[in-house]
Amino acid sequence: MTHDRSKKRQRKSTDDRRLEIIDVALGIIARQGARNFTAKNIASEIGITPGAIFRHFATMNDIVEAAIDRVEVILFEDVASDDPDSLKRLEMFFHNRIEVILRNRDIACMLLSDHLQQAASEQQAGRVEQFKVRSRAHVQECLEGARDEGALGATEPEAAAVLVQGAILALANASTGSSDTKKLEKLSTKVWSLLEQTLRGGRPL
Amino acid sequence: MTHDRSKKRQRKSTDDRRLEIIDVALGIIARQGARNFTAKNIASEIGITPGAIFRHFATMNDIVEAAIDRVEVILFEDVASDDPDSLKRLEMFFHNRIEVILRNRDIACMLLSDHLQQAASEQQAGRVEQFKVRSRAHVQECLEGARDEGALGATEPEAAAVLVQGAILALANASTGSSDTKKLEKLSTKVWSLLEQTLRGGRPL
Amino acid sequence: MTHDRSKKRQRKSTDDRRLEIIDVALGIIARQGARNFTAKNIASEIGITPGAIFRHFATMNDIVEAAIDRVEVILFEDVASDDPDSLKRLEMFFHNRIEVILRNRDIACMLLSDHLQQAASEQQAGRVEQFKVRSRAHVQECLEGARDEGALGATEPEAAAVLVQGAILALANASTGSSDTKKLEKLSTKVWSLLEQTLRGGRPL
Amino acid sequence: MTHDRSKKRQRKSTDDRRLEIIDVALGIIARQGARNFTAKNIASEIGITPGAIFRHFATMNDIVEAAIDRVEVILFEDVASDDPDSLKRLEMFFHNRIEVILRNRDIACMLLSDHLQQAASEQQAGRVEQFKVRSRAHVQECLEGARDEGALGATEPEAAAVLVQGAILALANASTGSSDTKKLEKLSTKVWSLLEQTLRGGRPL
DNA sequence: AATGAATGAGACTTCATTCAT
DNA sequence: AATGAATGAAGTCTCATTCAT
Repeated sequence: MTHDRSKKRQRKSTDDRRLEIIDVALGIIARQGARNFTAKNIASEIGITPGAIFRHFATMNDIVEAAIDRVEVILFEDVASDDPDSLKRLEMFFHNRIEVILRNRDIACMLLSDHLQQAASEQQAGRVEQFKVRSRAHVQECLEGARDEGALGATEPEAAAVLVQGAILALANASTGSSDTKKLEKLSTKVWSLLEQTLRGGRPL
Repeated sequence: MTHDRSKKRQRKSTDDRRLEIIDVALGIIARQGARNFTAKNIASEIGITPGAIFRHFATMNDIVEAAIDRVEVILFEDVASDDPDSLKRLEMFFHNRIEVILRNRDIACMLLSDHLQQAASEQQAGRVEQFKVRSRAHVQECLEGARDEGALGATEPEAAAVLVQGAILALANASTGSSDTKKLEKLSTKVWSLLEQTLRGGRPL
Repeated sequence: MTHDRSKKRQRKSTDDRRLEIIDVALGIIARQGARNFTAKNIASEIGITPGAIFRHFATMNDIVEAAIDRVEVILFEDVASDDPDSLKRLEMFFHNRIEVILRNRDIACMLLSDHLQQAASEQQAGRVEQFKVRSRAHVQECLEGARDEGALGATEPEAAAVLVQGAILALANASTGSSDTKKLEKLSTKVWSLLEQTLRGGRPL
Repeated sequence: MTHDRSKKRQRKSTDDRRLEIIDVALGIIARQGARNFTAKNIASEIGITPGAIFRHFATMNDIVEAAIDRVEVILFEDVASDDPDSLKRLEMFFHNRIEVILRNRDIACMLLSDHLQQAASEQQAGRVEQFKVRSRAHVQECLEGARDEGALGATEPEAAAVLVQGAILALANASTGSSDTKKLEKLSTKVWSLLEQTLRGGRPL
């Protein structure tokens, strides 16, 4: 009787399961949208029954909350930088975001869509909104710093900010279309060059 | 405005009702997300009962389909342009998009979020995806034309396309945060100036 | 084509259905207990599907609330009496209660068991508790009045109250064991005679 | 008392645990009702996990069964009495019941509410019902004996039985409202005096 | 003897959809 | 054309019970 592994009840510690659930949930929310964020979908992707989920999270909402925590960590862990050159700080932010996007396509979706907000309670949705606000503010801040440092030439920070944020959005967009990472990395580099040139007031580097 | 405001049962011709339903549905999908796209929500915003909706549309899916048709018209009606100058065509596209966004915030949402895809059946979602692809292709095409016409200098069309599309996305984003139209129009103009300068290879206009 | 009534979808106005639901709910709570107070049980007794219930009541709790309202009306509608003779008032209360119990066996259950409290939310349970408190207070009040009027002889109101309330409880109890109404009416009359005799200090009437 | 009070997993012999579980179960059923009679609630009150309960009882139903056994013992252990004076036997029964009620408020609840029946399977519920029947029968029997002994005067046993049983119910009721034991004992004594006087046909003792 | 993950049944509730009126 | 009752399929969550550890 060579017993079938697949039929065996699969047991994992809560800690592992929680991570697994958050991961799967994030993936579903990102790729299939808030409408498909159901206990059944999570469970079937993991290979347990829907009821089992509620041993690890009290409510679906708690899962979203944990997912948001996770996104926050990923999005902001390496953002801090204290380079005195504002444009350098902006560049680091840009590349960091691109890297996050490339390493973690699900997160890229979150930047673009508001699936996470849709899945969240009103209160939690506010947090996600803040992530976006924080990102925008950081870009704006770097650009104003750069202007004060005389690095922008005649370029206005506000318009420049639109280009920077837009570039990140467009690259995130591109990344969700399954093109390969290498190509996107190259493209990102070129895009930053172009951006930097623009920011520096059109003077080639 | 001669319509009857009384409490009496409001009866409208199917054509009128269909338009009303599509409109309201689009607004709900855009602002509240696919999850809130329910017959009840549509009905209560219109002031009829949910059951009545199914006299005008056989299924909820048909409503989404009609909404997508509507978005298609709005998004592409004035896009065609036969200016031989590719950059001019791109500029017209850019401004057209901005205008659409400003006149019709709901549509702006659609460009950013994929609420419409979420609400749609898989098949219909493909159509919406095509709208985005078409837009991207158009930008790309204009830029390649511009390069061939020697208008881009050393700028690579692919990277440039990222900036153009990104700018539109970022402005759409900004427009959903209730800032006033005037300001956004000004900002858009500045953004385009900056973009054009960049596209033309950094040489000021 | 003599159409079959039983298979046809049964349609009733909300007003009728609400009453029907309250009635059935009260019966279930009384006879089968709070544990069996489920949408499914109510629905199957009425002959509709569980979902249909929520067209008439938003939550199960609302049904309990309505049931409690109903019980309140039945229990207290004819209680008021302004006979200046306190013992007469007590007698009227006693007979009124017995009548309620005999006409409405479900209510009898409520007096005895706390099924209704069990089915209710904490807040609503408080209301039911108040019904009992109110009844006790009324008995006590009548008896104190009687003492002041010199009708009790040496009998203490507090002990007397126990007998009066107890008699009602015991008769309610007896009524749930399906014995016939006539017999119970006779018994009640005898019980009241005995009680009155006791209250009046043991002197035969 | 050598048991380990540490935070370590608490291990008790099955016998001890069984008693503990029955006790806690009875308390929950009595005070919180059948609806709250869940493995989780029992477990958390004891300080173990719900799963552990099923090492000591195969099913929840078995716990109820054991609880019913327990109630039976408490209710009837000291009831037997062979005093030839029927009224004396009744008095002993009355005082025994009051004592049980006062010593064991949970049991008092059982007499009043049918929580225990609610928690039990249909079959077991019948047993509980029998407890009540047995009690009623005993009262009836004593009273008929008293009549035959000429102790009742004109009082009819059936009506008298209602008063006796009712008095017990009403006192049980009073005992669940947290009033203090002393007061209740005094009240019970007065109630019995009043009752006895009534039973003896209104002739003072 | 106990823990704690998992199952499966069942509860409440929402929603698209149907249909008598 | 519209209402409003009803259905049936989900979806979230609870609970008795099982079982690997």
